[in-house]
Amino acid sequence: MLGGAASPESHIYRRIHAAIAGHRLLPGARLIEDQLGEVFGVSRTRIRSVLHSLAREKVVTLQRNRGAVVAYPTVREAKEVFAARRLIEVALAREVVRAADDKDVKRLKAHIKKEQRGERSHDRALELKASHEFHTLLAEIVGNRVIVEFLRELMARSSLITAIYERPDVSSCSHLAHAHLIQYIERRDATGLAAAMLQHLDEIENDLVLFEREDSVTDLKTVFADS
Amino acid sequence: MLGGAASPESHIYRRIHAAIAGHRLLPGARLIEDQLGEVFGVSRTRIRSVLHSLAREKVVTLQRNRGAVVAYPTVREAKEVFAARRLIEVALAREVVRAADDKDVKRLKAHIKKEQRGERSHDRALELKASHEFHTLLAEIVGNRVIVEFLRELMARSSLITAIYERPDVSSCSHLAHAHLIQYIERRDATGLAAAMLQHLDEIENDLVLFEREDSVTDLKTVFADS
DNA sequence: TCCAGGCATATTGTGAACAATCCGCTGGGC
DNA sequence: GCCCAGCGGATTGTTCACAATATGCCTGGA
Repeated sequence: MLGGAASPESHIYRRIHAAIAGHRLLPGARLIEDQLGEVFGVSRTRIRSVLHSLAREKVVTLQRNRGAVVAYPTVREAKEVFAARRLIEVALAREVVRAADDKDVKRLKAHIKKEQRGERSHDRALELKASHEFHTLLAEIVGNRVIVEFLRELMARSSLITAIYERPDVSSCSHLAHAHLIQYIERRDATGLAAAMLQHLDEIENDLVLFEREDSVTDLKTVFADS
Repeated sequence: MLGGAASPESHIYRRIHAAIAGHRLLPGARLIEDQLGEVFGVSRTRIRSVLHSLAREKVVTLQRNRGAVVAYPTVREAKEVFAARRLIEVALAREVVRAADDKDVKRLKAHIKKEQRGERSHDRALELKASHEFHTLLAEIVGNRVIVEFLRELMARSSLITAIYERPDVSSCSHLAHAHLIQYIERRDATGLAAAMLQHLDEIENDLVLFEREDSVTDLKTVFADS
């Protein structure tokens, strides 16, 4: 986000962002300025600024005169986010193979260990965080900060999506899939990694229940557009 | 961006964004809250909000207690933006061929005409706008709003980059390149379009002078990091 | 003439007060 | 018993005043 790490704004931003990404604040949860201001010991002005930042990343939704809520992505939006991830991450995969050196592979393997610890501890928030970090880590290996930012945003939105649409029974151990991906990097098999990444993303999406239920208030307009 | 089209914020946002994208406000130009507030007849609060939005998209830069300036992308950032464009737009090209119907092709051809008019009128701002719109139009054909947003952001940043680094002598007629791209869509040649898109983006980048000059204030820290 | 230090001005940062708005609730009418 | 209008609390929207900060100017001394 903006500014230096020292500003209180970015601290509050990170706290709220982490709470949402870690499913401690679920989609639809109201974010009341006064309450948050009290929690962080600042006035509403700061909180407003943070909420606007989060809104620009589609992590929260602002409704005029109705305040902020944790964003509740629609089914369509969820599909678009995953389509975007496929587009970007599959293309990125080829560049990862080109860019990764031994040190990067080591770092990725260390990260897998972190994911395993997260899973063993049954701390869902930690598990999610580690799993998502793996994907942004790949972007960081390529060294393109623009892509890193895009992916960070996509992962946050993915977190909201899984919070809503995750099938209750499945619990895919992402670290296994991730370990599998690393093998392609070690073998310098760009095409293989791209294919494996595509499959990995498809599996994640298939573990969701993306049926067209209702889609919040916005759709009222389109529903009654003809009448 | 956020909110409905009716809010005065989004109107101001669009005006400032257009001024920057159209090179009427050049990189480095100061954006003083009071002055903008007077121009648009609103108080500083609204302007602040808009400037923060623009900052998040890296179109303006906020410096603490120093205000906002139109962003001045570094050479490195410029290269990263173009690398991101290559990654996304080349991958997008394949999907465009899948998604485009006759109506889309017609719309693209109509747009080319608009680009030609822009060029003939020697209105640089209009020319730029039309040229950039072509690229976002491709994203719109695929129908993924996430990608459309990413591309819109990348095009705005590209506009800043050309404002700074454009080679003075060249004036590549982008509508010719764009007309060339359309042919691949008509032939349903996804691989051909992807290759042509890659070449097109390389040409654009090659018309820039991306040498490592100085890189603004931020680098002072790294420059004197050893002393 | 040159430089350091302090002062003035311009601009942003912050908070608090007031206005506008929304939503649930209540009470009267039927 | 049901429904609707209108009231009241809660929350956000907006403005304004003041504090904090940065920069350029200006003065005084060597």
